[in-house]
Amino acid sequence: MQEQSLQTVFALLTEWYHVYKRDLPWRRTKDPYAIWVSEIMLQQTRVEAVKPYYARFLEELPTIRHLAEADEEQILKLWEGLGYYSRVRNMQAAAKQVMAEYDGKMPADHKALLRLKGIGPYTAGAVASIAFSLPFAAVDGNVLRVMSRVFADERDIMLQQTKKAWEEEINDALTGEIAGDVNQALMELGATVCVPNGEPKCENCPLRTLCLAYQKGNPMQYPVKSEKKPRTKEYLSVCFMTDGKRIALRKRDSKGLLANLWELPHVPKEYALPMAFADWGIQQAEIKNMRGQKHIFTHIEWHMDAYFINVKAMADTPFQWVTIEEAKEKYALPSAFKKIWAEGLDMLEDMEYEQIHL
DNA sequence: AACTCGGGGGC
DNA sequence: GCCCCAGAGTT
Repeated sequence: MQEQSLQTVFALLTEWYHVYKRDLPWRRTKDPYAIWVSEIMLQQTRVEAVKPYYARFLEELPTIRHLAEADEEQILKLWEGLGYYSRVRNMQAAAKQVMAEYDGKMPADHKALLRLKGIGPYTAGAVASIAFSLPFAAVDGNVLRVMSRVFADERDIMLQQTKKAWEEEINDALTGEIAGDVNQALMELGATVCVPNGEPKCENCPLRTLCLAYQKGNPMQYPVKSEKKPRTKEYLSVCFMTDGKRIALRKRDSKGLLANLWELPHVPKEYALPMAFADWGIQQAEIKNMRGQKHIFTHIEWHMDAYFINVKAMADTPFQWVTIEEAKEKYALPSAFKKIWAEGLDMLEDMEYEQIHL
């Protein structure tokens, strides 16, 4: 791409952006911390999903110091349901870094930002350009899609060399003051006009006249992406286990999927339930069937059988027995278990009702 | 370079 | 179903 045409793209884009940009919460602040929080939340996550989390998070942890000093249980609870939980654990690690190395203030320095946990090329560019008006690219999926279409570029955007090439290209063309708006304009266009699924709205696009994919009449052919591998299936027997008042939760391992979150006890489906009970110290229990559930992760599918377990007698168990109120306040439960959780609460309520009217 | 790591909305 | 989303860390 010639330098010249990229400058033209930026000019058309920022002009359009000033008129059509959405009023988003994180566009109302200049606080680098708030902008940082928004960028972490927005990684691989849609704007509408982020909004309620963003407001609640900043309300409870309004400064970098609050984040650095918070309990991990609290930050995971604030992230509950948003996914990619290592984002918030890395952000807290970075907040501690900022407290120790930068006196609690986000460094206005691209290289320093890149050294913080959880801040990669995209987020470093976004914070540097939006919060500090520094001339750095912020290349995300939107930018890659827009660029691929405008220049009818056939390179596979799944390859990191393609992303890196665009970063360098855009970096070279950016100047200080406008970088934040250019980056946001590229993303805004990608999110609202040059959309990822379905027909792009080329009739509303400020780049229509110079877009090569539009000229060729095949914008949907871009960007070129290599295929991803299929998901593996896992089959589980999940237990909503109660003693009548409290419910058994189990803390997940500190590494891997859903690290450090809480879960309903479960075993692989081929593992017999009485065997699991023996392992767990459950000596006497009443078992009712619940609805099975399926949950899809990026690379795994969980096919879950579910059981309501009314425990009558038990020894020591490896579980945390919590009340419903405690669970709601303090324990981050992944979305994978939410339907079984809700049905379990209903059955628990019915059970209490029957006891009273016996 | 390939894998891992969530969840949900749109079609 | 399948797409992919304001990506980063690990191997």
